[in-house]
Amino acid sequence: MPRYDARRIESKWQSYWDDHHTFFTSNTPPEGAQGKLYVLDMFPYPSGSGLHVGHPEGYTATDIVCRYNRMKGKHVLHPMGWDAFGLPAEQHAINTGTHPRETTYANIDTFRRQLKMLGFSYDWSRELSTTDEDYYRWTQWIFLQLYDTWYDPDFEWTGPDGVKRTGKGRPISELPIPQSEKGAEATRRYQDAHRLAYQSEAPVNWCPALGTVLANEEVTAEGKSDRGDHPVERRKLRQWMLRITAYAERLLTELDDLDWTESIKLLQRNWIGKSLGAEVDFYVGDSTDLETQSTEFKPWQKARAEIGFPDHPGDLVLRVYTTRPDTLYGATYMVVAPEHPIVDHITTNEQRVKVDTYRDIVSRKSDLDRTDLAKQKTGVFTGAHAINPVNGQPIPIWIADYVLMSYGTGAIMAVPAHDERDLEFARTFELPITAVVMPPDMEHDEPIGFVGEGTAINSEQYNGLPTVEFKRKITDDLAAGGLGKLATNYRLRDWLFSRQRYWGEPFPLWHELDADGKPTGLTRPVAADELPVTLPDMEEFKPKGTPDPPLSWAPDEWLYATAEDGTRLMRETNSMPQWAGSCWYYLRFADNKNSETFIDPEVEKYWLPVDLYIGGAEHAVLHLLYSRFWHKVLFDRGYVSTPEPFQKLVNQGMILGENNEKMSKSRGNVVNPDDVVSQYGADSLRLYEMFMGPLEQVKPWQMSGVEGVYRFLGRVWRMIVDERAEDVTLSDTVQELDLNDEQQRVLHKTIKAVTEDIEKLSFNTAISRMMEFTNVFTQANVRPKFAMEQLVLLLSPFAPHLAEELWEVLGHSQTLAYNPWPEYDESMLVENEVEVPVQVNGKVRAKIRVPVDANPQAMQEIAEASEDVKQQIEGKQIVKVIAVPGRMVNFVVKV
RNA sequence: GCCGAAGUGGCGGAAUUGGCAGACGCGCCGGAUUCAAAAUCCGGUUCCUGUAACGGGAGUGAGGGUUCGAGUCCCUCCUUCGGCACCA
Repeated sequence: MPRYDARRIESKWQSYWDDHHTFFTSNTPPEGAQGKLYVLDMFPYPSGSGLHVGHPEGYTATDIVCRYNRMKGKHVLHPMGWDAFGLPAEQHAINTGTHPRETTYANIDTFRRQLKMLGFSYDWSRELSTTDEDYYRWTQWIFLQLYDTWYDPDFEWTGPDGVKRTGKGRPISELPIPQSEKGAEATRRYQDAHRLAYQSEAPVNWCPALGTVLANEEVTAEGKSDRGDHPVERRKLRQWMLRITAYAERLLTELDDLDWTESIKLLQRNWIGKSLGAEVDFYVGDSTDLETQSTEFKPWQKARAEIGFPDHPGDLVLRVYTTRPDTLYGATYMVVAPEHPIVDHITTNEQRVKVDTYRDIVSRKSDLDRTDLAKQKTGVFTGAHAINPVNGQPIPIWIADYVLMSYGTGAIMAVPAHDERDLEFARTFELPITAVVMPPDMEHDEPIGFVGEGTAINSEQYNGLPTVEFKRKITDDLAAGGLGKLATNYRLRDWLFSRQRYWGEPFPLWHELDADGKPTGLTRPVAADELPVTLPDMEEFKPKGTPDPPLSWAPDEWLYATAEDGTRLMRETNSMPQWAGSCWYYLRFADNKNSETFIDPEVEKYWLPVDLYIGGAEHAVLHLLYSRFWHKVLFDRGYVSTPEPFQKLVNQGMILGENNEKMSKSRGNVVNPDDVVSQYGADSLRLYEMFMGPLEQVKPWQMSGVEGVYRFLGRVWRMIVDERAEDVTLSDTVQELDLNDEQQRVLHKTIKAVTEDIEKLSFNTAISRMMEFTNVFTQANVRPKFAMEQLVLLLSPFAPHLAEELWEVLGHSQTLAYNPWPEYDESMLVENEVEVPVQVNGKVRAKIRVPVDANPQAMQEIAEASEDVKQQIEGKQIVKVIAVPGRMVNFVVKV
C-alpha cells in the first residue's frame, strides 16, 4: 500500500541530489545555456534556536525561481552561507564558557541540516561563513581598500558601465597635499583625515549592558539598543568611521535604475534625506556692544563682497544652514547647538555660568531625553548678538539642544513665524515673532505658524515675490555679496564602524607608539600578504564594563610588534560590526575558493550583479545601504564592473503566529519547521509557505492550511500512483492517450498560468492553478500520461521531492531538474464559444453563449434572441446597447 | 506629526485594459464508503429574504463622485501595519 510517504521520498531524493552533485554549478556556462542567473537569499545568522518558519519563506521562493530557470536552460548560481559573527554567540560564550567559535560552527551544522532537509537546490560547494579565516581575510582586505581611498567629489570619469559620473573614490596616494601640510608626518595626518576609513573622537552611543558602542542605526527611537533593548548613553570615544556620506548622492541617484519596489527605494531615499537650501553667514564680532558691532559689520560686509564666501567662516562669524533663505527677514534670533565651538568665543561673562551649566546638562542627556517631543524646549541666551546680513539688525544668539551639531552647520537662524520648532521656542522664551510669508489661502491660514510656500511680506525689496522665486533670488544676492551660497545637506551620517567585542573581524591596522608606549595617532595597515589578522585565542572576553575592547587584553605577542624601521606597534583592538561580513558575501559566493583575490575579475563580470535578491524588509535600509556603499567603493577602485550589487530586490513579508501576533517564545506561538516537516514533509511546508498569500505580504500561519496542501499532494500522488499495488507503480488509470479538447485546454491554460505566475513571483496563484488542474483530471477515469508528466514538471519547483518520485514512476531514469520546462500553445487556449453575461442597466439578468469572435452587433442579436433577455427588456425603451466582444452585453433601458 | 503599504465571506486569500465579486485552500453542512472510525470520494457553503422547483434584494472599511458598468479610477474620512521622528 504505497501511500504518499513524504519522509521516504524526501530523504531518497535529497541523497540522490547530493550523490549526483545535481546542483553543482560551474563558473563556465554549460553548452547551450540561455544566459546566467544569480539568485540570492539573505544569508542567515545561525542562531542557537535553529531555523524558524520565516526562513523557508524567502528560501522557497528563490528555490522555485532557480529550479524553474534551470529547466528553462538558464545557468543558475544559487549559494548559501552564514552571517556568523555577532553578539549572541559571544553572549552565550560569556554565559557558558564555550568559545563562540564552537557555538557558531555547531549552530551552522544545525542550520545546514535543516536547510538540506527542506530540499533547497543550493550549490553547497560554495558555502561560506563570515567567520572563516579565509573569508574574513578578504573582509579585512576590503577594509584596507576603504582605508586606502579618499573621495574626490569633482573627479569626472566614465566607468566600465559606460556611465559618466562626477565624483570618485581614488587611491590615497593621489590625494593632492596642500602646501600648508609640508613634511612627512603632516602629510600622513592630512591623508588620514581624508580616508574613507578614519578615526574620530565623537559622542557615540555607548551601551554599558552590551559593552559596546552602537551605530545610530542600532539604537531605537526610545534610546535603547536594537538588540536586547538595553539603555544607551552618549560618550565621547575614539572610533573608526566609514565615510559613507561621501557617497550619499550616488547612493541616492543610482537607486533609480534598480528593480526594487518604490516603497523600499523611498525608505532609502528618506534615510539619506537630501535637502536643498543655503548656507548664510552672520557677523557676530568680538564684542557684545551692539554699537561696536555695527561699526565692524559694514567693513566686514564690504570685505566679503570682495573675497567671496570662504570655506570656513572664521571664529566670529556664525554660519547657518537653512532650506528657507526666503525667510531671512523673519529671523528674530539664532540658535546654535550646545556643542558648537563658537559658543566658547561669543558667550559673555554675565551669561557664562548659565551657558556652561546648560551645556553640561545637555552633554549628559541621552538621545531619548533630547528628542522627546513632548517635553518643553530648553535653551540659554549666550549674551551675544549676530547681525542679520540682509538688514543689519542685531539678533540674539541662543544655545538650545533642539539644534543638532551633527546636521548642517550646527546652527540655525530661527524664524518663529514659519517654523514650528522655532515658534514653540520663541513662545517659551518670549522672543519676537515676525511674519514674512503670506499664505496663499488667507481664509484658512494665518501668517504666523504657516510653514508652506506663499508670498513675501516684510522683506523690503523682495516683498511680493513667491517663495520659490525669492529663494533663488536671495541665494544669488547673498552669493554675490560673499555672504551665502547654495548648499545641500544629507540626513545620512558617517557609519560608526568599530565595536568593542571579541567575536568580530579584527581591524588589519597597527597603531604607532612613541617612546613611552603611547599611541601617536598615526596608523599603518597590515600588509596584504600578512592577512588575515586572525582572532587571538582568548579564554576571557567578557566586557569589563569599560569601553576597552576585549582584544585590548589579548596576549602581548598578538598585540605588539616592532616594524622594520624600529617603530613599536600596537594592534587596533576594536573589531568590526556584524554588517562588515554581509557587505560583500554575494561577491565571494561567485568565487569562494579563490586564494589569490577576493573575486576573479572575469568571474565577477560573468555572475554579477545579483539578478534577484530576496530577504526580510528589516534590512531595507542598513544592510542594503552599507552593501551598496562598499560595492561602489570597489567599483570606483576598479575591482567590480557594476555600480550596483542587487538588480532586483524583493522583501518577503513576515509570517505571524496563528494568533496573528509576531512569533516569539514569550507569546508561545512559534512554529518549528522541524515539527512541520516530520508531520507533513518538506514539500508540504514549502508548498504551504508559498500558498499562504503573496510573498511580500505579512500573513498568519495556519496549521490547517498545511494540512490542506498536504492533502493536495496526496491527491496528485493518487492521480498517478497505484495505491493498491505492493510497490510504487504507475496507476493503470494513467495511459498513453490523446487529450480531449477540454483536457488540452486545461493543460495549456495551466502551463501558461503557472509559468507566468512564477515569473511574477505570484506563487500562491500558481499553486491554485495546479489544484484546479488536479481537480479536473482526477475526475477522469483514465488520464493521459502526457498530461501527468507535464503537471509533474510544473509542480517540481514547488514540491521537488514528490515531483522527482512521480517522474521516476512515470518511467524516467534521470532527475527532472534540467528537463525542459513545459511549453504551452496559445492556439490550444481558445474556445469557440463563451458564456457571457447580459446586463440590463448594469445588472446581470441573463447569460448567453456566443462565439468568441462575435462582433458587438452579432452579440446584441444573439442576446435579443434569447428568451431570458426578451423577458427582461420587453416593453422597455432601449436607449443604448454596449457589447464587448467575448465579455458582456449591456442594455441601457428606460422604463 | 510626516512618509509608505493595506482594508474583499467564519478564516488565508483570487479577480487582464474598469466588464459575471468571492477562483483555490481552510473551516463548516450533507451524502457515499466502513461493523465503526481514520483516510478517501461526491455535493453544498457571501449575507438577507420569500420559496415546491426557483426567485428577489444587498454586498469588496465609511461617505461622496466619474461611468452604460467601479473591488479596480477621482475626492473626503476611518482603521490596521511598516518606516522616520526637533534633520532647520
